[in-house]
Amino acid sequence: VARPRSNDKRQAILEAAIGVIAAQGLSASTAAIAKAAGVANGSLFTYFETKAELWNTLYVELKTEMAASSAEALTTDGSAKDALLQAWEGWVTWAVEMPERRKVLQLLVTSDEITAASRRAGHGAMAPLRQLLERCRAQGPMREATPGFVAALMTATAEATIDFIIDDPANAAGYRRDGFAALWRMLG
Amino acid sequence: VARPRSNDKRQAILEAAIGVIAAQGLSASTAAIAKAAGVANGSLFTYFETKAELWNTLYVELKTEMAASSAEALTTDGSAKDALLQAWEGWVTWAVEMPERRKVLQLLVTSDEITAASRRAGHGAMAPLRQLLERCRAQGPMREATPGFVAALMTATAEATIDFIIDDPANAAGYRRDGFAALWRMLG
Amino acid sequence: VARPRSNDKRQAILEAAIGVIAAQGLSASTAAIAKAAGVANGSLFTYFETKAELWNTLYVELKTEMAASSAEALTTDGSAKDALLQAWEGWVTWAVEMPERRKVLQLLVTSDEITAASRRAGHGAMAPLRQLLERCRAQGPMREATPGFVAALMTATAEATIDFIIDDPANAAGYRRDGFAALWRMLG
Amino acid sequence: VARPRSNDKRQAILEAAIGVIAAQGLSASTAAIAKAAGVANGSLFTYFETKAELWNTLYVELKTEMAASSAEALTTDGSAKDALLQAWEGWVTWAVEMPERRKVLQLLVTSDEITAASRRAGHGAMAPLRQLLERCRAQGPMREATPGFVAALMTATAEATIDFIIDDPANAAGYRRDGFAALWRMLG
DNA sequence: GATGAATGAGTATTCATTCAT
DNA sequence: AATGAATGAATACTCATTCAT
Repeated sequence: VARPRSNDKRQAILEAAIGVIAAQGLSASTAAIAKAAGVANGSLFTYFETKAELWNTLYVELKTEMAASSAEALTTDGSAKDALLQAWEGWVTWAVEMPERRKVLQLLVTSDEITAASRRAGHGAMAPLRQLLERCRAQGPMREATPGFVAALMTATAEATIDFIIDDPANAAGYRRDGFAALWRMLG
Repeated sequence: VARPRSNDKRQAILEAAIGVIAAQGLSASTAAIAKAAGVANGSLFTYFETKAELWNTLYVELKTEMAASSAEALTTDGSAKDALLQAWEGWVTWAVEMPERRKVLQLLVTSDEITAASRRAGHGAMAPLRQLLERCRAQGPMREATPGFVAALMTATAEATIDFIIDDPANAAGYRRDGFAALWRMLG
Repeated sequence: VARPRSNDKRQAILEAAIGVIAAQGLSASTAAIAKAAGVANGSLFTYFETKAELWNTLYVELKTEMAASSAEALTTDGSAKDALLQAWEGWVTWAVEMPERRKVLQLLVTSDEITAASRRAGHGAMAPLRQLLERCRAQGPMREATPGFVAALMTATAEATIDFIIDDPANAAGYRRDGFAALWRMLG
Repeated sequence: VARPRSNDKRQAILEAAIGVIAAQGLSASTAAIAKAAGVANGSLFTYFETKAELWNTLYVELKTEMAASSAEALTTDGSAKDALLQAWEGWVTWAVEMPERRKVLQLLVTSDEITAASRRAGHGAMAPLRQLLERCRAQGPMREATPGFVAALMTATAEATIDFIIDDPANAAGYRRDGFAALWRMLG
């Protein structure tokens, strides 16, 4: 097993990809990413067989990270609303503190290269958040709507809020509060 | 590189671009678009100096079209809620009936090639809808939030709803209704 | 039809390919060929869609040329033996005077890239020579063998003879004479 | 880069190379060969310093094997013609029973990578067969031709015959017989 | 104005070979 | 000695854009 594959190098490539994609979009070249990661051109392909595989790995990793950030403080046994607020805060905080990661994730979501399997994996990572959301939905005005649709509305609301916070950080607190209030009115 | 004569050809190129981008994504080549439009390779550049200019023109045109579809029946003097519902119906109907155009618009929104000027023009086309939205917002629970943010929340809600209708047309009526109800709870 | 495809350029590419393949073998790169032809890298692909297409075109062209060189003086109404001798002389002369072309043809014959259709076309070009050979075979000791097999034996004899002439030109006349004599003993 | 220990591994690599080259041609990669041999990528280079050295070793080995197969039964003290027939049978049998080995040898013969030294070694392996051929030539119609040229004609005849047997095995016996008869007419 | 040939920089991936483990 | 990760040069083909006809 001489000279095992280096997890550090693998991570370096993923991090480099985030930086390069954030700067250049999904048309970023593998050469640029390898250079940014400090590895040789061809080494990238020891860690990811194709560019598409790198894209998919990145997608799942970022989506999982995002999901985790909103699920972190979720063990509370307070009210559903309190729990949802905490999730909201975690999500928004992650996006605002890691704008590159969030931007890349947004780009990848729209890419044709992301496979159904990767999307399923990303979906899976969001399960805890979806369960919490269920508690909120089931007794509120959206009790007739499907859980998936309600989740999509939450995501849409969160992303729109995050966009405003990033574009206009001076009013971050307001957007954060108003966005959550709007979400809660939707489903609570 | 004199001024183009034929508006027909210009339109043919734009329509062809919609078809090709819908099928291949933003990596569609100018050659493929020219071929689909039935014009020569180089002729495309008589009408659009660069690929980016074609992208921007398309963005503004589609955004304007979308805005128009929701503003069409807006002259009603009924209640704000009724007017908003009509706008909602127009918007959703356009997206569902022209899924290629809507898909291309979604792709272009995320593209780095779209300039600030184009985004401003697109924004301008949405003015009538935003005015209507203002009537709704000003007296409701979001009266403290900025109009732009509320508009973004409406857009996010509409787009999420449209996604579900397109993916699951059997339940289109439910999503349409529930989506609007959620929107109205947000701001009404 | 502005600026029609130039036959000169096409031929320049084919000639360049001959030179480069003769020097470097079938691993010659399209870039090297384009450079030798004095055209841009990408222009090669205006004339030949793929490298394989260039290879096939070259194969058919060289094979046809070789066949023509042996069929040239074939209209004689002398004996079959005389006619065959003339064909032999034409063939050997072509190969010896155009050693690069002959070498490239030899390389291409063994290539996996040459399609069945190209081989058929090459075969077709040899038809006149095969007809002449038939006259010789039908009444000689090989009258029971298939025409194709006899043709292959002739080709094998000719190519072996040519190899020796090229390697040892001082004794060219001897190889030429002895080779033909051997061939005639085989089938006459 | 010390001396290799295991002759087994060396042979495994050579055998694997035959299989892979037969399937993929001379563009077969060292990685593919190593994998087929069940050794690591880099280990191949312990046994063969370069790819070219592997090619050359293979060439000499296969040529020697082929020569041996035709020389096997050569101790007969029958007539020259009988001895030549036996050699012919041995040669053809080897080629027909080991089509991969023969194909690879044919490919290697045309390769630029094979050095003059290797060709000389291959030539040396054919010495017994050439000696036998001498006995046939010296008293026949080719007594004026050089031994080397006559040997080349024999090789050409044999290879053409083998091609037909492999392509059309149903008539193998006919080709075998007619091919030898033609050869014998040439020189006997 | 229209055409499509010409251009050459750019891209993902492969591969022989080296070298750290 | 064996392994397989690391390297970076090499390659066929694409594409936005220009320009001769």
